Amino acid sequence: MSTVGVQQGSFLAPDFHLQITIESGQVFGFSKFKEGYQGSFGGISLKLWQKDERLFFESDAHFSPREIELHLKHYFDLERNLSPLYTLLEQDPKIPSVLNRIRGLRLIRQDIWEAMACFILSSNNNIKRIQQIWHRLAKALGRDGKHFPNFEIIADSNEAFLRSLGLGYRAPYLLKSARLVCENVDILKKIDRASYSEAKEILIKFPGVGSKVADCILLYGFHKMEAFPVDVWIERILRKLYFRNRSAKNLLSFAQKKWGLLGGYVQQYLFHGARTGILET
DNA sequence: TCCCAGGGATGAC
DNA sequence: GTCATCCATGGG
Repeated sequence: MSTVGVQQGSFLAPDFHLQITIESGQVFGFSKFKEGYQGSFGGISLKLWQKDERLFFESDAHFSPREIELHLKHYFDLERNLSPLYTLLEQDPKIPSVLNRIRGLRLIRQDIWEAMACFILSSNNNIKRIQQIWHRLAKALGRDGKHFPNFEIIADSNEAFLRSLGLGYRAPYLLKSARLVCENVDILKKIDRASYSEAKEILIKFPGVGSKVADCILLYGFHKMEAFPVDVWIERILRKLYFRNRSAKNLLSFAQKKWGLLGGYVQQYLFHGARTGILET
């Protein structure tokens, strides 16, 4: 069904916190709009806001409200029952109970290339600057100036131009990775089908993608739930909670053995808790 | 001014 | 295999 004009709608989204989910450092293209957010994914541009357990949307996309609702439920992983995660967090004596303040945080199924590009840009960078670069890239190269540019567009760009947008030393990494994807457009589907370990092996070969960035791409783009990105915040909070602040090697392996397929979610809760000060580090 | 940020590439050893 | 150093940029 194809419909034209502004589409509006709403639906119940229990155990979902829009603000925390968008501001938890996993996605960089949303901007605040009145009491909600403006963003884009899957080629759709839309506005989102939330009142109690109801999520509202407005979009000019050529989709019906029902289709947009299904897109949103998939994007925000709303079909998942979070009870096993909450039980796990509550029953771990090392995890402070204040972490239950961030109930409703969910992992997003981002556009895959966008996640890959953004986390190449994230290395030794901070979230506010990644957001600024996201919007500069969208304005300069993206469709309508408000969507993240696809890999073909970036591959046709050049290093000097990307540096002029503030990418710094990451400019050649993004450019080369975009060109590699262009030369092998099936590679992203291949990674999607592969196991976590096989997928990570492939991703690490891209310039600017190491172990941590690969885990971010696998978690936020490919939704592989055993991925566990270990950045400076996660290292600090894990060392404090489980290693008496002593140095600890191979925290990735530690986390994967401890939490398995819930690791991705545990990581997101610990990251947000640590970065916002809810968990003391 | 200095320090830090969702690290990776490189070279020394 | 591990480890130190360098890399651009802007906010605090």
